[in-house]
Amino acid sequence: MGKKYSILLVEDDASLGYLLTEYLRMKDFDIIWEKEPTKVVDIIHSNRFDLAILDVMMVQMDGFTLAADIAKRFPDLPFIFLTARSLKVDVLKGFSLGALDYLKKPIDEEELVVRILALLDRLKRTPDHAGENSIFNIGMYRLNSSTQELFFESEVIHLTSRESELLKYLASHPNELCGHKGILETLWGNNDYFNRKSLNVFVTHLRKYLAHDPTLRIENVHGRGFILKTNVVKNK
Amino acid sequence: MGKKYSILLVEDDASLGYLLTEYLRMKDFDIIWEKEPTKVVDIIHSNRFDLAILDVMMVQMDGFTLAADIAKRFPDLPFIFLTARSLKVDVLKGFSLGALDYLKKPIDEEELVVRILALLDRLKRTPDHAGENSIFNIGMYRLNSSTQELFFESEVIHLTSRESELLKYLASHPNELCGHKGILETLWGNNDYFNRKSLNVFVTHLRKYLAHDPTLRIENVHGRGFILKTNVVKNK
DNA sequence: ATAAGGATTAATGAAAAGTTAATTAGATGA
DNA sequence: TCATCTAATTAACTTTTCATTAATCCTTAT
Repeated sequence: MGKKYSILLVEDDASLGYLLTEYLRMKDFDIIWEKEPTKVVDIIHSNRFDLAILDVMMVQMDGFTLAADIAKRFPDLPFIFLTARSLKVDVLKGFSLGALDYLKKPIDEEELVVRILALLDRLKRTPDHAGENSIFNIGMYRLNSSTQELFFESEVIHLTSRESELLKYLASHPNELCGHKGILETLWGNNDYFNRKSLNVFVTHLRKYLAHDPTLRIENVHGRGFILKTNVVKNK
Repeated sequence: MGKKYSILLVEDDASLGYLLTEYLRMKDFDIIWEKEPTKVVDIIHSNRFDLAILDVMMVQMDGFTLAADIAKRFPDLPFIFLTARSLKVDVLKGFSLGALDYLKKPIDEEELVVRILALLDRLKRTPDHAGENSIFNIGMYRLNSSTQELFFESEVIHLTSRESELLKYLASHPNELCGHKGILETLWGNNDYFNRKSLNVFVTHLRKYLAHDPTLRIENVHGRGFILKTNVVKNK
């Protein structure tokens, strides 16, 4: 089964909120409807969303203010506006805050859905929280990323945290290109000359550890990144 | 200063076309305005665009038909519709063809610009993750453009980035003329004497790699560009 | 016939990657 | 506080990779 998209709807109007929630749920979205804009930050903190839909005119709080706050705290969460205010200046303001779309009421539900899908399909968000598994089978090795131990036959190799994180990252995408950029931004937080050098050092470490299994290689793709090559079938 | 976005506007209405062209040009887009929908494919072949804006109602050709053709031939070129027809069924049809937005006339120029920028900025930061569109069947070969590997029977040929990109480009338009201009602007970013020389070198490389399959040829069209000729049936 | 475009092979140089070792920083414990 | 230990970073250096440029020969169009 394909993974559902999860959406946060912030809408203080009871009837419109109910209508949209039901419709989107019927269209197979995971949807959480929040009536109180003040609670939104907490909600986002404790859930993962692919998209937020914000009403612009709410009693408790201005949707623009809320959006600015969300954009600052959760820069990776895309959002769109849904509004009765269709003044041109508002549309421009909405986009300038980073919105990906600005829909005017009355909204057609079907159009809303196709717009959402057009957005999200393009974004191709891969939920990182999906596989929070900590055991990886890597060729003849086995990695426990929570204890940072790498097992080979009866031997156990204690990895440092960087080594373990990097191997976990590579093993999460076996036989696929893992770009420098992605690795560095995920594990190091930023991508500069020195961190890239560091990455090379850790690749050398891992290659040394993995040398016992000749079917296993960490290949470099010049100027792009690394690939953990393995013939081994995946076990679920 | 950042690179300009280049946009193809397909609009057969003279006054609206002129208006938009001037406005977008003023807003620092590179823009080509094409009045004849039948010429669009050729234009795209010999230029590089970040986005196409299509009018839905044109005399010579239906914008939807054109969009379907573009989407098939140039799956990497994003497009949006611009239209007077705001029937709901048309909006849905537009998105189902893969459009990223569907704007209703009368269009506000400022809103058009912010919507374009929201789209393009978003696309730019979408990482080209090891995706579905990275596998190409080329005669008896198979290209994985993400890992830059070219497979022939049991053999694996490791391609360089340029080789892989060029082959991907050609394979995306099999049996069609790929103009120098389009290739160079897409892969090299600009089109000068030396880059054209470079292109020749890489064509030689690819010909060498592809020599095992005699039904496969990279042909030159004197003064125009190259065609990857292949008889092989497409696979779904 | 000749000029322009194209094909091919080889040389060059800059950037990237690999490796080992030194240094720094942080933690731990006497 | 100081010595010790550990791990990440930085440094120093070598090797490899690859796009570009050059050089030369071949093809096409007029």
